[in-house]
Amino acid sequence: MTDTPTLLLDAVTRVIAGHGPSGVTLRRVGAEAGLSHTAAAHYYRDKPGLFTAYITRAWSQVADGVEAAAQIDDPRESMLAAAEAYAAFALEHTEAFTVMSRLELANVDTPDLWAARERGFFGVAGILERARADGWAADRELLDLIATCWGLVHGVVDLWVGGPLAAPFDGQQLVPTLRRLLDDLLDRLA
Amino acid sequence: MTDTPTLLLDAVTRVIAGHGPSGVTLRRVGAEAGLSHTAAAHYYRDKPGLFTAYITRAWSQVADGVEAAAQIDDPRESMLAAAEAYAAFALEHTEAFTVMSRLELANVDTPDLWAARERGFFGVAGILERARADGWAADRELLDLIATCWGLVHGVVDLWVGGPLAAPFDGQQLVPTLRRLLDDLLDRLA
DNA sequence: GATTCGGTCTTTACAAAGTAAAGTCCGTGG
DNA sequence: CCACGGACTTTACTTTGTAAAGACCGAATC
Repeated sequence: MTDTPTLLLDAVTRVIAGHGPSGVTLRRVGAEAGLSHTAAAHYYRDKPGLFTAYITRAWSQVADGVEAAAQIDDPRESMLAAAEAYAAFALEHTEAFTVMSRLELANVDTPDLWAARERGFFGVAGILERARADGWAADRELLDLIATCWGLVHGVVDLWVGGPLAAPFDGQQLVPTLRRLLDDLLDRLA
Repeated sequence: MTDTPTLLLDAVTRVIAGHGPSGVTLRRVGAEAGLSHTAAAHYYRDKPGLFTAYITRAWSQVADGVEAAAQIDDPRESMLAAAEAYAAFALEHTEAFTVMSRLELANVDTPDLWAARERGFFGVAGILERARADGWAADRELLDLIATCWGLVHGVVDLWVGGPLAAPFDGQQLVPTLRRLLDDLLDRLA
């Protein structure tokens, strides 16, 4: 038996899937969870508070994936695994992915949200820093490296999920394609 | 003297700047334009209709920039110019940039919106296709090339404007940095 | 065992906002 | 002079977010 707050966040997922992000209503979320329309407000204060919690959970899941990837010894495989985790999350939790970067829906000054986002970011930064320490692309600025690698990953995934790249490819191909592109990029950056 | 529909779209820009995208209200937009709260509905049917027009105009401006860049003969400079136009738009019209990818705010099935987005996309695709025809990176799949180049550009800009990269750099450095990164990428793709 | 207390969730109430419908004003063509 | 149509407003209704108070219930306390 899951607790009510989690139940409400899951209800948000289903509402987004059914009615889109702008179709999220405290009343709908309450009904979807089998509760009253003020239940979500009780736990999360208000609608932005609900979104904040939802987005924080999403980032947290992404950060978990990235940090797991950061455990891999070989920096190159580590980076590829992080990218794969990012893409997999976007495909598996499309509703969450389309909302988690929309910070205007949330209370930006929430420490938990910041922490979750930074955990994801520093995970990637750490992988690349370690790679540089290993001598790979050592002549490059760390921030340039981050921007190039993570920019490519985020950009491709974002264009794929709801962007103009959604048409030419289908979902199943995102992960292998991204791996191929990033692999190639890393080859050339070394 | 600009016409009323344009006046209303400009009002949207100011409202977003002042109250964020979720602060956009037909009533506020009307007041901002010195009109009643139903004026926007009169021209654009409803709120999604208003957003559709706003987002379409934004894409249209981006597409103009990309198509202008596509005029440049040298494919490499052409691509760099397109990226620069994209980044410049994001910096100059941040309100628009933060909203134009949020298609859930709009009526997705509007032909004008599709056309504007495709114009931007095909602009980039055309540049890279021409580059390949010139023998540059000719052994590569066109879609891979698009995904890599445009993924990098979109990813870096998106992470910069409101993303985790906003902190380490400031706005003024986005265009030169992006140019440097893309320039380097193009070097290595050739 | 009765009582208080804190937490969970609902009921009620109200203001803000989206939208439909009808109405007003006004320039243009016949 | 008058019908017509477009531009915009007024009015009215519904949905939604949010505040406030209350009902229910299990655990701690006397």
